[in-house]
Amino acid sequence: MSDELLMVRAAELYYEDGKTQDEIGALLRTTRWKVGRLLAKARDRGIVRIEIVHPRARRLSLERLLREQYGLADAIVVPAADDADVQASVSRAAADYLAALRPIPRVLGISWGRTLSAVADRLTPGWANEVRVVQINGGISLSSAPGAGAGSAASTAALIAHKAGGQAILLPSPAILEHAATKAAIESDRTVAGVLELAKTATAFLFSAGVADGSSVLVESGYLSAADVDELVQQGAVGDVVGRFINAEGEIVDPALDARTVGVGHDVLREASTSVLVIAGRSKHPVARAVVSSGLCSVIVTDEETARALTQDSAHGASHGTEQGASHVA
Amino acid sequence: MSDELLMVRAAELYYEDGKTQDEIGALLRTTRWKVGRLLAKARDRGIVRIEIVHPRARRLSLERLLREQYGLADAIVVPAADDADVQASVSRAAADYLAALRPIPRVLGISWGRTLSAVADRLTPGWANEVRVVQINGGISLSSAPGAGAGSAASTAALIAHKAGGQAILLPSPAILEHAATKAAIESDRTVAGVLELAKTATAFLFSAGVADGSSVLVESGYLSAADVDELVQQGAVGDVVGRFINAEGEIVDPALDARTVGVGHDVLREASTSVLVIAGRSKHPVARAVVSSGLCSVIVTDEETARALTQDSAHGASHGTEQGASHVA
DNA sequence: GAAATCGTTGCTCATATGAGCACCAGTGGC
DNA sequence: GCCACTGGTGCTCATATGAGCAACGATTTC
Repeated sequence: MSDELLMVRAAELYYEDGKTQDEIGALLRTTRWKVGRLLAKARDRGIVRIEIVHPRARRLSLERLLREQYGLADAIVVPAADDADVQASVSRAAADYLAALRPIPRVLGISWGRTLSAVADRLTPGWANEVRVVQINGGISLSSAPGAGAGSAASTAALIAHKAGGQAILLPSPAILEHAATKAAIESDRTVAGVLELAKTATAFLFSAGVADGSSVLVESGYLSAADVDELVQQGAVGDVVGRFINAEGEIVDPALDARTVGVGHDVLREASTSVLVIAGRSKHPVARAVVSSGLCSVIVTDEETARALTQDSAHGASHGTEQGASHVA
Repeated sequence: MSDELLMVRAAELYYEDGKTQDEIGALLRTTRWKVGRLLAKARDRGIVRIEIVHPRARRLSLERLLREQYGLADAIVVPAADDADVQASVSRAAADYLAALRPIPRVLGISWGRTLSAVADRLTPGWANEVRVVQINGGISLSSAPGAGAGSAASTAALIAHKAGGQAILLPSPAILEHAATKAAIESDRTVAGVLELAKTATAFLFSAGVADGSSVLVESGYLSAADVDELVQQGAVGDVVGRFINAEGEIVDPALDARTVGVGHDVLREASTSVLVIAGRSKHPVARAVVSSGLCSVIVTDEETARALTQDSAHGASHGTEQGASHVA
């Protein structure tokens, strides 16, 4: 009997029939040690597949790979849902993660957008006490577009703060201004400067990233035109983080535009000990890769498919050891 | 945390992360015993799914159920293949089973048809020594239809015998005759009678079953017209075994037709200690059920889907104990 | 209110299992 | 031919795990 077939028989008898390795050894005319090794080989060759089917399950092996490949402090990967509620699972996972985050942040910096709004919705009331939730990029002054509804910048921060019995500190400024001078002026204003100062002292950041295309909230909110975004893409933009557009290397694409953007800079996120990226969906794979490989986040919360894309693609700066993440079954 | 979620967490840490139950207990603030119970529950609730993916894998748990529900001596169930090669897997399994059959039959009775031909093809040369392979139902005289090719009745028996270095004994008679009198006459012929006598002494039988519709080999070979089959269906026929049509209860549908059919009767199969039914495909579920629940076979070789259909449907004579077939993982 | 019953919990103990190690057989270089 | 070497094999031993059991608490039943 071929070696592979032997593995199959052993696996059947062990996992399906509940026989002990010793019994299988007798049945297959070998020793129990050989059976043990056969089973081990069957497992990592993928002949035996062990899967945990549950919407709230996680993919610990992928998480480990992500941490190792990108030097992240933590990674949360939820299974790819059959339908399109990846967004829902991921934002719930992010809410769970935030609630379980220790030490509980006293000041939490957040961005805004569809994803953050979804996270806020799923947060358990009472997830923390006395947390000050600070907006880290502008976006409240322009009236929200019809589609945005209640999920706009201000209400996201307010909701998160409310559920923690804390206080929301909004950034009273547009996301992007028309002139760099105006931006400088508004940032020097006491109110805005104060908020930004506070934001920089945040003990944790929670943000998502946008795709550089017409679907961006920045376009939807009217800060940018579709043409603007097209040009950014020409320059290599893959998406935006807190309103600032980056290329695949995580670098600011258009310094001039960046100089008109209000909010904490990427350096703050890079230096923070806890900056959590929440990101889901196939369209966001390129941005996710840019963020994660340029060290913009220290924690990622994402879906299985994105995680696989990030780990399988070798086009990232493979500086960290890529140790075998062999899964093990007792 | 809900109980189910606790199971999920424990399963993740155990199966994905390779942690010990003790460690998980510490992590989840419980005892290792509770973790063990959580894992057990997760397994039989199907949250943890352990699957063996291999074309030659078997479904031991289903086999056990089949044996118990129908009082079979043995059952072989191969996984449902993604594509349409269920036929191929099942016939290979049947060939394997035949080769592994102990005691090695000295006289093997076989039927003929597409399935048996496929089994013969997959049999390993040298699977046995000195086996006499006897045809148990007629079918060599009419020239085979264009489609049947080399897989006709005679060549199947010859091939099986050849691969065992044995001898094929063909039944020199049509499958179905036009008049009962002719049938009686031919059966009393010394040659035919001798073969039938030998067939009755077979130590093992290997056969398949046909569906009662136009696709039947009996129609294809010209023994019956489509209209004949329609009428049989009217009378409750679900399919044929060795050329004899049965209803869902396994009873002969049309005694007059049966009296014109040459070959060993169903009583011989029922009384044989080893009569192996090889059957695959959704269209054959009804016949399979009829054969299996009426005791026409003592061993079944089939695909997962058919096995599930047989076990799940409660319309069979549930005389045998249906003990829990709980699968177990150490 | 008392009793009975059921499911849960933490335990003891026997056992199944994996890690680590010495050893052997085949294999290829010299 | 000789010798290092690799890959597999059977072993010992520490450990992880499940079966079984007694105690407990909750819920139902009278």
